[in-house]
Amino acid sequence: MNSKINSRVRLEDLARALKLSIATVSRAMSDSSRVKPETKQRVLSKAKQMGYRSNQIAKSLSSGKTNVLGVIIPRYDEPFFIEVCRGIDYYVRKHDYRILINSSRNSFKYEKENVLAFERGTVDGVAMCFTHETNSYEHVEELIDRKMPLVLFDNISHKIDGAGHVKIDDFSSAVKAVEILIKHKNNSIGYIGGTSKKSVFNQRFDGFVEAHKKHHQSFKTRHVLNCKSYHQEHEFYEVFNFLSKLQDVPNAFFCSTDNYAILCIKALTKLGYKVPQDIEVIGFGNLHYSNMFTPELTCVSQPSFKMGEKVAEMLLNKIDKGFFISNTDQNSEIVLPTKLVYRDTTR
Amino acid sequence: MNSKINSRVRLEDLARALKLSIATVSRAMSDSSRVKPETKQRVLSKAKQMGYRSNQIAKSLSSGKTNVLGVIIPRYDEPFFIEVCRGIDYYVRKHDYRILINSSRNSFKYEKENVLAFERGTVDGVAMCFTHETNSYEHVEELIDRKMPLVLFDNISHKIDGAGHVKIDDFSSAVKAVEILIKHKNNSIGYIGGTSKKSVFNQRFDGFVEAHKKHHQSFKTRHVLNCKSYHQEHEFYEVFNFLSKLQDVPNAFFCSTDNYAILCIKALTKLGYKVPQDIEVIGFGNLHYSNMFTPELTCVSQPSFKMGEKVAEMLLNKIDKGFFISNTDQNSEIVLPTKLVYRDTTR
DNA sequence: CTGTTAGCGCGTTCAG
DNA sequence: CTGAACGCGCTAACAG
Repeated sequence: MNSKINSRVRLEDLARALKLSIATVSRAMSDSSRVKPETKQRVLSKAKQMGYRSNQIAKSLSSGKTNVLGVIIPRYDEPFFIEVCRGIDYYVRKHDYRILINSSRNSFKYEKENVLAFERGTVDGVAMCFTHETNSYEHVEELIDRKMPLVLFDNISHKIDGAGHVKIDDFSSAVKAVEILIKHKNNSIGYIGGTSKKSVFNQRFDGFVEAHKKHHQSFKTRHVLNCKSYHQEHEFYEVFNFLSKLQDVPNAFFCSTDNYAILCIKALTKLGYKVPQDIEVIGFGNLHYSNMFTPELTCVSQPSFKMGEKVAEMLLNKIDKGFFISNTDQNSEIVLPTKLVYRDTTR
Repeated sequence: MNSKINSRVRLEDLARALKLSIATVSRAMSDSSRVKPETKQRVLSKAKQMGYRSNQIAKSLSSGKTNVLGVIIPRYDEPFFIEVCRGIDYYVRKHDYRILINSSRNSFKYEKENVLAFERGTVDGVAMCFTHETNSYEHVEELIDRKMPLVLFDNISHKIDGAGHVKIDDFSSAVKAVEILIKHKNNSIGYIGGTSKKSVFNQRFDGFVEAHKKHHQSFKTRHVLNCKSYHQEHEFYEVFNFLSKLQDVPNAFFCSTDNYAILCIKALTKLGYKVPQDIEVIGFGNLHYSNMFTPELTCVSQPSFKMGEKVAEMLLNKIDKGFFISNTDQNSEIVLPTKLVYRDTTR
């Protein structure tokens, strides 16, 4: 047996030292009004003196609450997800919760494992974003069957009954961005985005299409790239190859992430084009580093931190108010506004 | 396909359904050799049928192990720390552990709170990096007194008895980097770094000084900037102001992070200098995005992911082998090698 | 206001 | 190979 178990100070030890019952000590520690101020003080000072730390595991088993939220993100190394986590963390700490982040490493298999892990009672609720591979939803439906409060965010292809949803309007945001490029008299606009398996990318692409339709303008499918790579370097070569093979490079590009926009600009620069003089570029996301580049990136600003806060708020509400909030409930879906940030890659 | 699960299925429920004792079911679930293969099968299939999920909290209370490691980082929004976390996560998952990340938000106060939270029995060990504010160590010493396995990484000002240490040689790495700049015949080299309260920055600055000493070259203190800001934009203005006020801009800069190097390049560009033609710049870190910039950044490459793996390995060892590993033990300190990555901001 | 008692769900003796 | 009983540390219901 572990020696640290033996050396730990427990309520019982305090009780014995103070000649009180465990219950009274317990109540004193949780500042119950049902205990005399004087004994409360005695308990507290004794606890301090003996270096008492409550055992959160025992508390959780007894109370049925862990005060931990599980967060499942597709990957760690995408600043957007970290921003969302920051937002969640920021919000929940004010309510004495902590977060346990699990990465799915872009794999549906790991996503399912992560969900499973959270069915083992270590968390009071789950916030998650689907990977691009995710195309069946039994795992989250099961989570809901098990009455686990669940809030989905960002990459939502279709709604899940009983879960909360927090997202931005990818479609409209993309329409607005592309409209800017159209209004700037660009008669040939390209699209660079990520895998077409990811619904946010599809929605942004649909917005790209819609903006053209709306303004009776056309685009060439050869000006459209859906990257398949997942590593910075590969991605760059994919973008660079795509651009270098084009006979007729468009006057402007709409990119489905800031990352692609930056790679696009780098490739264009390498090919001798000047941004924005020759070619305009708009990104999507507004990451922390998107204004560190020269030229600074014009992009759709996505409220990542805020999204995290909203996810947290919705999740804590679900936990508080009893788990069942109908999916027809107003509160089950939040669509956050985006805005265009004009910087130096547009004219 | 499972019918709705109204309340959690416990070992007891399985036991009753199978007309077995809880103990037997428990043994079957943990694949004990002390149970007949046949009943083991019966139990497993019944468990599956009834949708049984073991209660990790109850397991932890009973066994004294949580299979969770606590990780304390100064902040989320610094890719270096996320990389370290990825490394830790990657390693520990292979050993059926998970990580609980807490951010100190660059504040000693929060750091202490985080340490305190981990004294409540929710984790089996702690990995942590000090904030720049941290200048007293009672909190971690207490953690060690409580026999909590502890491994420190990155920003280590002095060793803590009983803790593991994983770091790079900031001093030597800086010396080497600055020597490159000296060998390139730059007779005037500047330094841009972060707060002088952070020991890694001090060590890198000391390396800067040492390189000069070694090569009998001098530098001007007015060419040294220790940034005080903590937000990208403020930092940029601080760097820009610093540079724009200089009468005699150095021929080269050594920066204590990639981030400062990038801001430095951006500011220099804005001021009309060309990098690396007019001025060379070397960064420190080798973040994912440091090769996305144009020109690509030359820098000291720090093995962040690897550092995480080493931290995890050391921590799991401490947990396994009983907590006490003397600090004079070879295994209590690991210094990881760095290397210089030559890209486009040096000639 | 305080104490007694009974769980929370699981592991783990100790018997058989 | 299986079962009964106890304990992990704490909360909560019920008394007084």
